[in-house]
Amino acid sequence: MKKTIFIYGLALAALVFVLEYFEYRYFIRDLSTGGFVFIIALMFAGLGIWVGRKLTSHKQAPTEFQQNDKALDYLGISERELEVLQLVAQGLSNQQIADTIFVSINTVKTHLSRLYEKLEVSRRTQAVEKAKSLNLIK
Amino acid sequence: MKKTIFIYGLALAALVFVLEYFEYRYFIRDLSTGGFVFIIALMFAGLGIWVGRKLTSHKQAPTEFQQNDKALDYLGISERELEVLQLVAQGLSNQQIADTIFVSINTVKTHLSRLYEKLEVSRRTQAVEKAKSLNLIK
DNA sequence: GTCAAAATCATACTTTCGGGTGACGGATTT
DNA sequence: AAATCCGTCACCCGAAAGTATGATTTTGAC
Repeated sequence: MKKTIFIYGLALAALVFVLEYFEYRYFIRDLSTGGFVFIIALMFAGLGIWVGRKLTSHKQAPTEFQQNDKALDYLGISERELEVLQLVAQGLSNQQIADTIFVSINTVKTHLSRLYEKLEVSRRTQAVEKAKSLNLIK
Repeated sequence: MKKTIFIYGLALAALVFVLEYFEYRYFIRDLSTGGFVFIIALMFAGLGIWVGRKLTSHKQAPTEFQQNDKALDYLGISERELEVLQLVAQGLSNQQIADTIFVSINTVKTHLSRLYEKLEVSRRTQAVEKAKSLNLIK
């Protein structure tokens, strides 16, 4: 980024310099002032486009995950349910999830049942699928 | 895209026109020709940058999915197995998969068992998780 | 045409999941 | 105080998923 700006500055300075130099040597003789201005405008417009591309092309963010809180709220999914959902998405079994969050496997099942209702699915794979598409989980 | 180019062309033409107009009225009196050229250059450079951003900002590729054939090959996953895996990833049950690809549910189970071995997992959710991380499926 | 891999199907058995119901305590809202 | 929501847990039942083993057919490569 800084490098690009630096290069751009250099290029701009150099171009101005070159243009000023040629101005009094050749162009003034052969072209009208309007034509001269037009050429300069074109060159700098081109330069600007090039710089614009440089500035934006590398700017593509790694698409930071952003949780969809609105959807979460709209669906009425609680903290604990979301937690279980994330563990399901990691491929854990109900028993493993129970061990992870220190509750009984029955509790995990209850959370999941409610999740399935809220997400309108009937199996864990579908829940994960849907949750990801809604950006509920990453 | 076409619209942007059109707008750019209009803006450029307008700017040139305006500049030419003012050239003979004010600037020539107050500024040296070099200064005049510099201002024009700056304006068009800015315009160029703006256009450059417009041209590229909407160009962010949707990150086309590219299947990891090497991994697929390395793991020895067959066509049919991959097909089943994709359906699993969509949240289908074994029976639904069987109906989709017109085989018995037993066949689906067999394919899945082999997949689990090859992916070194023991449940479908883990298989999907791993397959996605390996870019085996989208 | 032989051979191996892939695909198919079956049967039997175990484990995991999901659905339904009910219950209890704590926190918040009404 | 009553109603609600959340988190917790239990029990039961049936469906789905996973494991194991064995067998037949297709297919592709050599």
